[in-house]
Amino acid sequence: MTAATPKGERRRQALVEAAAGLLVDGGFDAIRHRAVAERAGLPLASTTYYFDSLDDLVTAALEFQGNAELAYGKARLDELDPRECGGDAFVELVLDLLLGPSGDRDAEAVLLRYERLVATGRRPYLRPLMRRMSGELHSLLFDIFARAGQPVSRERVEELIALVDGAVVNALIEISPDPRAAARRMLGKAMQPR
Amino acid sequence: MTAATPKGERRRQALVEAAAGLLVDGGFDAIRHRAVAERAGLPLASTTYYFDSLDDLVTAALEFQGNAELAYGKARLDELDPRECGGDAFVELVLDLLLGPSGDRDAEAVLLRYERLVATGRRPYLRPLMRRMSGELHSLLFDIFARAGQPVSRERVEELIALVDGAVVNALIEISPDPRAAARRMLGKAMQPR
DNA sequence: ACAAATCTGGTACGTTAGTGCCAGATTTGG
DNA sequence: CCAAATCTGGCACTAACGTACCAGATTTGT
Repeated sequence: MTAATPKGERRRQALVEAAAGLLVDGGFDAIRHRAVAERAGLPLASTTYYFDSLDDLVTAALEFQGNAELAYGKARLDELDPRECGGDAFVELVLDLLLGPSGDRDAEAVLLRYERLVATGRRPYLRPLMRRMSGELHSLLFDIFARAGQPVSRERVEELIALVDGAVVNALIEISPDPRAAARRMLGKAMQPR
Repeated sequence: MTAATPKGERRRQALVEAAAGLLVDGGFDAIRHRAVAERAGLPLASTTYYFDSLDDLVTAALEFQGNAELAYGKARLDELDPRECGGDAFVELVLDLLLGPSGDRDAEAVLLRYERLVATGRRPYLRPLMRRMSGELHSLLFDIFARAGQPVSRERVEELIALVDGAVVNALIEISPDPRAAARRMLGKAMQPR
């Protein structure tokens, strides 16, 4: 169901943002009617009034979060200074786009990105959305490589992304996972001039 | 709790195998007391009698399944004929070890392997077990490359595994996911003589 | 053979979940 | 300004879950 009144639209949006927050904090499974309502400060029934099902709510939350991340990526592209694209800084930029900006608790944030990827396998209704966002991310990276004076083919972009993703999922089983460090190592090696 | 009588041990084992079957068919979340008991043809309470908690049962199921897969890998190594390790056949062998033997419904089986990887992030108690199995798999691949007359460094093994894993997780968001094909493409390219 | 240990299986409790219901309040459009 | 559309929010239903309980059956060790 979609809102028809301004206030309704605001409430609906509040629910989406609350759901996106839960997604970031606790993963897909944390998005539940009661949790979303409580976080948004709204009654339980508002979640079923504005969303036909929980899947709808999950979809809206993922779209909201995905768009926010893509906007972040575009901002990084716009402010990119081709002169300061030294090896390490550039690797870090690519990691920021693929894993999110570095933070002190980024293992958690990175885990979430990959839960999303894998969860798509069990939630086919998310595939079209994930497809679109993944495509935009690929294009963004393609543009960034070009802008940084290191143009690569779209195929190569896919390879590098796969390398990072694989490094991350393998790092998740470490006792003290540091997926970003693992990805940094592999990406740095793969991008070295040969 | 561990069984102390032969019959008890048999029942316990039946529960583990039932749980492993559920793991294969429906993922971690499919392992539930009632489902396991029903699949094993045993009463609900037997699951709490032989396993202190559901986590214990999940751990046992993962270990059972992991050992079965490692045994399969070792068998493939033992029967490996160095003379018939042409490019395509060898790539397929590596895929068999990393993704499981090829089947008509292997997108499902592959998905499960990667759910395991990612789920470890939210289930720290599985990490030691996953660590051990991952290590054995790496060693197995290392041996297989050597046996096939294409020795590589352990570091290179990690790279190739990451490449396959990354290709897989990215393939999962396709409309009709074929993770094996995606992995085959990337691995084939990475292993081409340069 | 018999006491102790182990196992059995039906039952029930407490939570949490998704979702449906509906009388009343609010907002909208003409 | 008022009828119609929209929204509100408290409540309750059903289902599924992990887990605990316990009287009785079975198996074990001596």
